[in-house]
Amino acid sequence: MPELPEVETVLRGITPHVIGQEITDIVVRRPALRWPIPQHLSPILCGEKITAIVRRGKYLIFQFKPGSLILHLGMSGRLCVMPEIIPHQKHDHVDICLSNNTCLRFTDPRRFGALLWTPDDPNHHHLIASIGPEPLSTLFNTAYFLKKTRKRSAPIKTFIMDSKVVAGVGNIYAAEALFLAGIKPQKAAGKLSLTECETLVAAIKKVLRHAIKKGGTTLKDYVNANGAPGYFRIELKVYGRGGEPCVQCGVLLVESRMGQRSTVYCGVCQR
DNA sequence: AGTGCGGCCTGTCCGC
DNA sequence: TGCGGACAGGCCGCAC
Repeated sequence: MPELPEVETVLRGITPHVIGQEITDIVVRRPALRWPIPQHLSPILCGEKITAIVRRGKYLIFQFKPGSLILHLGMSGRLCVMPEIIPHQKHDHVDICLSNNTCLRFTDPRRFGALLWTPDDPNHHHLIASIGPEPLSTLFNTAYFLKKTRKRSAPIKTFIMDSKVVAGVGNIYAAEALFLAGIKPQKAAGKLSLTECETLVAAIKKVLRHAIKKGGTTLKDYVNANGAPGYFRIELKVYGRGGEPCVQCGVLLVESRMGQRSTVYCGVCQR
């Protein structure tokens, strides 16, 4: 599933191919995603150029003079630049057609994704406005995190997956960051010491940076004929490894559920 | 206000 | 082989 590093990789992959391109058509074949895709996009955007693409958390924001498209890949979404003559397949819901006869094709089998339009500053859109700081920005730091966690009883794993606290930390990287920081996922956020806050903030940044670096080296081809590239997988130390030995101490990793999410951790290395 | 859960989806895997 | 059911999960929006 696309996590923040994958979304960042998509952004970097497609940007050089679509910036400055003029929209020639927007084909919406299946509007029923998480929210209905607006049907009137083509008349608004035809002839307009994509001026910039930015990422906020796991949202990609395509900016035009009249407004912005806000895109979320959800669980199974993919975005790829390809020649528009390539026949579309079952889950290819949207084509954003460009003047060089390529298109940005949005594919999403599970349809948890979203494509929305706003004529206003996208940062004021309700989905974007409430998002916390970018994890890789200096706004996300020990002082901020310490303050945010105080008096909070929610488990730290749930807490760091809250997009209001920090943008775009999903289940996989939450588990990996907590392992790296040596903190048990169930620990109440408010019980973290200053040092633990510092360690966890650093760990979140580290796992995300590492994954983005991996994505940059493993996925270069965002322009191809057969559709989207597969999502990359960094070597995960805990996620998906329940019952297997801890890479640090050899004790079998514990798999439990927090909310509806599978949670894997080491009962020895994480306290 | 903070917390936790329901619901949206479909491909994949498992057991019968 | 075919089928049903469990599972995967981001994240909004609601209920307590």
